[in-house]
Amino acid sequence: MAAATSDTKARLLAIGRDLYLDAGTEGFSLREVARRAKISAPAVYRHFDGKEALLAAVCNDGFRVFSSYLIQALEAKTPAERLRATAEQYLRFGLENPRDYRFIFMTDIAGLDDGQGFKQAATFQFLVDRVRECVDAKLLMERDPRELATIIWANVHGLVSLRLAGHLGPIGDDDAFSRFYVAAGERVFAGLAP
Amino acid sequence: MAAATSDTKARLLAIGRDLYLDAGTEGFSLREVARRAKISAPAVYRHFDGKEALLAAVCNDGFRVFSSYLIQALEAKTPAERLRATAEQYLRFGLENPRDYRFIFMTDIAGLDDGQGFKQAATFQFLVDRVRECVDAKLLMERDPRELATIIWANVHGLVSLRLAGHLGPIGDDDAFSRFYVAAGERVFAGLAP
DNA sequence: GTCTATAGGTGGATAGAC
DNA sequence: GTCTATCCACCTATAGAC
Repeated sequence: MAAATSDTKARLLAIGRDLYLDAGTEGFSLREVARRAKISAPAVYRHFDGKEALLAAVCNDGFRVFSSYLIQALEAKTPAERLRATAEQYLRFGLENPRDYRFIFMTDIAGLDDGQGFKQAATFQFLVDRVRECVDAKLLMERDPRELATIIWANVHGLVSLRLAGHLGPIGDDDAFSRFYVAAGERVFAGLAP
Repeated sequence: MAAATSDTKARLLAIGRDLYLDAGTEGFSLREVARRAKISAPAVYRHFDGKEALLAAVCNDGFRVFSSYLIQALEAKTPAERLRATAEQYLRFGLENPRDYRFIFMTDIAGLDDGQGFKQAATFQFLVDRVRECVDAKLLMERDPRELATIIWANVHGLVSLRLAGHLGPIGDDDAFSRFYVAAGERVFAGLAP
């Protein structure tokens, strides 16, 4: 009972997350979080050191969710399928969590002192590992897997971020976009074949 | 003499642009523009309807500058060279005007009522035209030039935006990045060959 | 066209009572 | 842990004098 009674901290985190998803970095305010949580603004300071700390904590959630998408790609059976699944999970995350995506990949990471850099590196490493598997299986050209991974990442991120920024309007709905995304991935893959 | 005397409007625009480049959308304030211009805040209202109008005017400049980069790609002599030059100019613009780039391509366009959509479409059309030339010259596969252009755009935008967001740290300085950018472009081009 | 004065709003953060 | 009261900073925008 002791734990469940006063987990205001977790509640604030969830509410902060919603607010961040609603209003973005700009509209995020400690006072509004307090308002939605129906506590006073100063009370928040009992749980977080201030606005910055609260926002940083909220952002960690975004990375956690992203990782949960990626990790599912490991269920595929072959290197090629795992790479393909990774790309698909990346797309799914972007379409289903556009605001999180924006924050993680379309915001200048330098501003935050948090361990974001480390986490970003970890997710990139995941892609590098999938690429390396394919190189070892002679499915991709012999080249530094980090370079190949960067090219693939640029392609998938380019498509997703242009889509989210509204620059790919003519392509239509999410389904049409997904099909195009897969086709584009195959073209890039072809350009990187041995 | 009449025109040069009181072109405070143009001055405000230039100062607003600097502030926007310094502080981004978030830190942009009408008062700060007035302060830098050494006039009072209300005086700004003589020249612009308010903060929104001033910001919108400032943003138009970004598009104008971007166009001035692209247009230089037309000086190349062959379709292949023009396409390559377009990609290079795109990179140059991104590296030399990172904040403008962020605003134009990494911000959700839907928020602004301005004619941004039209201008964005025009710049995309420029790339489509360069791609079409290459398709006609049998340098790229027979396919809707808009689709090919989207894949190319995703690649160049993906690389530039990841770079600007600080996600490509290990690649090093601008020169190393530029070389990688060119190499990646060649790989994608290869994947789209006839 | 520019000013001062002012109204009315947002926000972050602290002090001290309970 | 939470509250109220408070301070201070910043902002947009308007009114009216010069």
